[in-house]
Parts: sequence; C-alpha cells; structure tokens
Amino acid sequence: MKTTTTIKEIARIARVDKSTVSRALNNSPLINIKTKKKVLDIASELDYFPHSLARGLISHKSETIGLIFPELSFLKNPFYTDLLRGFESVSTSNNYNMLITSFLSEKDNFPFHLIRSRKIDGLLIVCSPYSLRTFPELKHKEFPFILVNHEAEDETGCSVTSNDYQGGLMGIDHLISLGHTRIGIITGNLRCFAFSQRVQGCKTALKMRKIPLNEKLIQTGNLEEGRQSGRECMSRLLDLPFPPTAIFALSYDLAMGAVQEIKYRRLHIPGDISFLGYDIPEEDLNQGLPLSTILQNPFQIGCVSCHMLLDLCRDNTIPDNHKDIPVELAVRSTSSRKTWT
Amino acid sequence: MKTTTTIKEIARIARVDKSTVSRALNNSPLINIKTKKKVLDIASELDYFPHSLARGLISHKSETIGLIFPELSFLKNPFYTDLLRGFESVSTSNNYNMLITSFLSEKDNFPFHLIRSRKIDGLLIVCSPYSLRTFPELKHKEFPFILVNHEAEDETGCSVTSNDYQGGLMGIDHLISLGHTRIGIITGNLRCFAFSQRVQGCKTALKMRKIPLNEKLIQTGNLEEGRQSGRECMSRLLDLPFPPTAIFALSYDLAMGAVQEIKYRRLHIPGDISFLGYDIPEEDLNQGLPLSTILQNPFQIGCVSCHMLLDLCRDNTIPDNHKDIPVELAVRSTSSRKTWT
DNA sequence: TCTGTAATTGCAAGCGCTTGCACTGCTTGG
DNA sequence: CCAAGCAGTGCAAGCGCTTGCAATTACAGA
Repeated sequence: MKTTTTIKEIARIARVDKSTVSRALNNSPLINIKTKKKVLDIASELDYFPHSLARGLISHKSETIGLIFPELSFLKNPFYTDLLRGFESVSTSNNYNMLITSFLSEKDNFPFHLIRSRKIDGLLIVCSPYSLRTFPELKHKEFPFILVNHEAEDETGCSVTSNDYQGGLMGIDHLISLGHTRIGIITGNLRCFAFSQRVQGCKTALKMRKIPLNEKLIQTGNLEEGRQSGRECMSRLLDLPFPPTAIFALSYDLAMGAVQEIKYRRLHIPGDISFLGYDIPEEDLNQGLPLSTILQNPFQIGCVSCHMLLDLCRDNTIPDNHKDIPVELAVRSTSSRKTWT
Repeated sequence: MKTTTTIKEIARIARVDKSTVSRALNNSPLINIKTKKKVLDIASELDYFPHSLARGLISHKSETIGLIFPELSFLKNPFYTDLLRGFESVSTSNNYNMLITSFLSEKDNFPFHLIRSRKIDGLLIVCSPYSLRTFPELKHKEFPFILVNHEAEDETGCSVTSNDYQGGLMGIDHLISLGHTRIGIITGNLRCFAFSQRVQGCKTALKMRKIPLNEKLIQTGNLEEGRQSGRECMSRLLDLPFPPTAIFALSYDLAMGAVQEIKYRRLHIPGDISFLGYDIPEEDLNQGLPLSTILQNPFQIGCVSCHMLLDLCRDNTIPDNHKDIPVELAVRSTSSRKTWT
C-alpha cells in the first residue's frame, strides 16, 4: 500500500492548518466557503480517505456493530439469512459495518472483547441461547444491545421479536373460518417464549369463537429431535378417538414431520385433513404440496432491530423498548373448507 | 459505559511510566520481571482492556478481515455457510474479527471504503461476480486479498477453489467402475471456470478408460433457470435414441431438476438409471432417495483461504498462490452397478 | 476614523497507545 | 578503583484526527 494521504498533507498543499482541513471535511460551519472548496478540491485530487481508526479514537465510535448468532450454521436457515439481510440493509444505509461472530467462537461465551476493545458500538444478539442474566456486565456498562428473537421473556433491555401471539391467533382463526372445530396443535417446548406465545394465541382464538379447549389436541414436541418429534406428535393426534380435522404445526421441522406421518398413513392433504404450518418458505415445494403457513417477516425484524440499535448508539437512551413484528397468513393449497365430519 | 481504565491510569497507580506499562502488557523483553508482575497485577485488578483503535492507529493493523459475498442470501446455501464457518474457525483462533458485506450493499460495487478507511487488514472475496480486472485499484495498492471459489480464471493474485477437475474425474470414474459406458453429463455454462474444469475432468476420465466421447451426452443447462433447466437437459438426454444408463449432474439444482424429470417419466433410480449429483448435502433426503454425490469441502476451503489471507496480512508477501481443495465421493443409494444394457 | 462583533483561521492539546532514544544505576573486567 | 557495558526505566514524539480557545481579519455601525 502506497503512503496514504493524510489531512496533514492536504493542509501543507492548501497552505492552511490541519484543523481547517478537518473542518472542511466535516461540514463544519466554522469555515469560509471558498477555503472549503479549495481544500475539498485538493482532497479529492489526492484521493484522500479518512482514517477510521484515528477518527474513532476521538469520537469513541467505530461505526461498526456486532452481530452474534448462536452458531453461524444457523444461517443455512432462510429465516436467519433474511434477518441478516435486514441488518445489512439498515446498517449499510447508515454507513455502519457489521462484525459477525457466534457464541461458538467466543471462549467466554460472550464477545466482551469486542465491546471492551471498542471495536463495536452496539450489539445485535440473535436468539441467544443464554439468558442475559448470566452476563451482568452487559447491564452495568451501559452498552447498547438489542435482543433479536430472544427466547427468554425474563429480560429487560430492548428486544424485537415476531408477534407470536398474533401468529397463533391468526392460524387458528383461519382454520376455524374454514369450518374446523377439532384442530390439532403441534408445538415446541412451552418454556420457549415464542411457542408459549403462539399457543396462547391459539387458545385465545378458540375462546373467542367459543370452541371448548381440548388439551389432548395440543401435542408438545421436542425441537432437538427435529422432524421425528413432529411425526410422533402427529401420530398421537391421529390415534385419538376423534382425530382432528385440521392441524396447526407451530414450527418448520414439526410441520415437516407431521406431514410425513400423514402421508405415511395414506391420508390426503387437504382432502382428509387440512394443514397449516409455520415458517414454511415459498420455495419449499414439499413434493408439489405447497403448505399453507403463518409467515414471519425476518427481513423486517432485522431492519427494525438494526434501527433500534443505531438509535441507541447515537443517543444512548435506553427506553427499555420492545417491538413486535406482525406475521402474515399465506394460504396455499393445504388448508381448505371442511366438507366432512 | 463507565470511564475505562487506560495504561495512563495503571501507570499512575504502579508509579511507573506509561511506556513501562505498555512493555509489561506486550511481553517486551525490556522490562524487569518484578515490575512486569506488579503492572500486570494492577492491570487485572482494574480490569484493563486495551483499546484496539489506539493500537491499530500505530500498528497499522485492525486485526479485522473483510468478507464479501455476492449477496448475503447466498448463505442460505449450506455451501456458503460452511465456507463462512471455515473463515470463522481460523480467524477467531488467530484473534481476528470478521466484517461481513456483500456486493449488493456496496454502491461502488466494491468495499474500497473498508480498505481505505483501514477498517480491515485483508479481504476474502467470495465467488465474485466481477472479474477483478474491473478493479485495478486492488492491484495497485498492495492490499492482501484472496479469491475464494472465484468464477473467472483470468486472475492473478491468490485464490482457493475446490478441485473441480478432480470432481469431474472422480465422478465419471465411479460411474464407469460400476459398468456404465453411456453416461449423461448435465453441466452449467462452460464459461464458468468451475464447470469447464469439471467437464474437463469428466472427459479425461472417459479418455483414460478409452470410452469414446459422445458430445450429445453432454447437456449444458442454465443455472439462472434453476431446476427447470436441469429437467430440460434430462429430458433431452432421455429422448436420445440410446439414452444414457447413468447421469452425472454437476450442480445441486441441475441434479434436482434432473431427478424430477426422471421421476416424472416413471423411471427408477437406481434401477433404471444410476444417478450421481454434485454438492448434494447429507440432510437432503430427497424424498427418501439419498443421492450419491461428489462433495466439496467448503469448510476446508474457508479455513485454507483464511489462513492464506492471514499469512498475507502478516508479512505482505504475495506469492501469487493458488490452492485446490480436494473433493470426495459420497456413494449413497443412487449409483449402482449396471446390470442391464 | 474608531470600536464592537462576527466570521475565519491557527495553535496546541489530546484521544490511548507504542517506541526510539537518553538516562540511571549497577555489575563487571582490567 | 575506574570505565565500559548492560538491564531497566523514563521522556517525548507521534500514529491521524478533532476541537476548545485564542488570534486574526473583515466589516458593520457610530
């Protein structure tokens, strides 16, 4: 790399002081318009570019935010990629850069070194597997961070999640509006805040339509076991004396497993049973059977989170804010009006 | 954030000069072991952490590398996620951080600002859609960068790719060893270096086994059109007067399309036709039909690339080096010995 | 013409750290 | 007993930039 041009060099050539150059470069009002032009001309002539480290040393800003994922392989999941795209969209339009890490790459489980070495101005914590109570440091130092899609509900601080409650509500409502009253619900562990919210929403929807709640129709699977668990839940539902006429599976993997089991039993969707999933991407053709689904909006979650963070970074007010991003219902080909009993 | 402790503060308490503190912190030999211990004790007492910007300003290093992807949604593809994991693995174990961007987020199509503002010490350019000839700046400044999985072959500079030639060779060799001699090859555009290399490898394998080359058995699809293009290629192959007994599809999407067409025609894999794919992940069950495949090793590509880059960053020697990462053959259930004619 | 004020500019300190050089003792060999 | 040598330390400059303050200039009104 050639010797880079500095403001000192520009100052020498323009026959002014460094400080004047600095003011010209930073749109300071304390400068004559003509001097400014002269300086800027020389700067662009010399192909000047400011040194972010030197600036940051003074401004106490690195213009960089940190992202932390549970592990980077999460990004295989389109949900997280879209989240990331949301971060990118907002951060780049604000001239911020993104440092990416995962809890896996941190020996001490948290990227304190990034914070303390002043490499980042704020942190987007995606779906942290740890309760932040574990890290009192985060609170004591008033460091800006946002919990994105955080699992626990016990936190203070800013957070952004999908409106899971609404998701449950809309899903059940849709199935009821198709005439279903015996609706099987397949959920993940209710200690996970998202699932408990979704189920909450489901229950509210049932209550509003005056459909009595049958706890046997709610099966709890285990996300760790993936699709297999979904299959088992589905199996239990189908073995009920009065099996449901519609299924609402509250996660991608659970839905996939459930569909497998339904096919395995040679039942037809939506002929024999209506099906509504959660987070089933459009591209996922599922063997020519596009599943109706509740869709989150990860891109928007990302945008909103990043916006909040940058606001925090700028004026450091921590309003203990939470935002819910609305979900939507995508009716595809697996939910249909109930025509039988 | 509380007022951070600096070496000045430590110096005051230890009753030594800042420079002595600095030497203690940096394992300088120019310091008495007892003084060093005293200083370090105080430092850890005060929970000192060095300011990376201040250090970087002097050392001209940010201890950060940049990653640039064509667009971040590439990460949905497990190949790129694994690549990223490779980057992460090596960079974190070397105490480097990763700035992530995409060509999409760069107005000028290249993150020169990251380079010029000194935010990064080196750059991993993933699968750049642009020929680097477009960016003479990259050459003039001697900035460390590595082309990872680059598409064009016309470049100087360091690069790391899969051994595509070997991939083609191994694939065909495998199918021949199963007794096949009429092997259909479905490739992407040959102007893409990777595909041309794979096909090169295929041809060499045929030649080595003295099987005459039939150009009609090589169908070129269009990656932009995804699976549909694979289907069409497959269709053309099956319509041949003497259709192939085995298929080698050189990309994931092409393979998926080809399989669709085969199923559509009610042909059986591997009963009627053997099938070998490229880059088909393990998890991809493909409706209970685990496809045999050539597998690249993106994690390793990532590791090697990052290693090369860090080497460059450290001693700035640019050896115009290229590395090929070996592929492997995963025999699953779709390639079988030819038992018919 | 003189003073007050506002508009520009330069000076210098300093952000937190590293490092070449000079200086202090103290240990040696002669 | 003295000078040379050396380990250990402090001094000060400086990385590239910003910014409070003082200094300068220009120009108004009186």
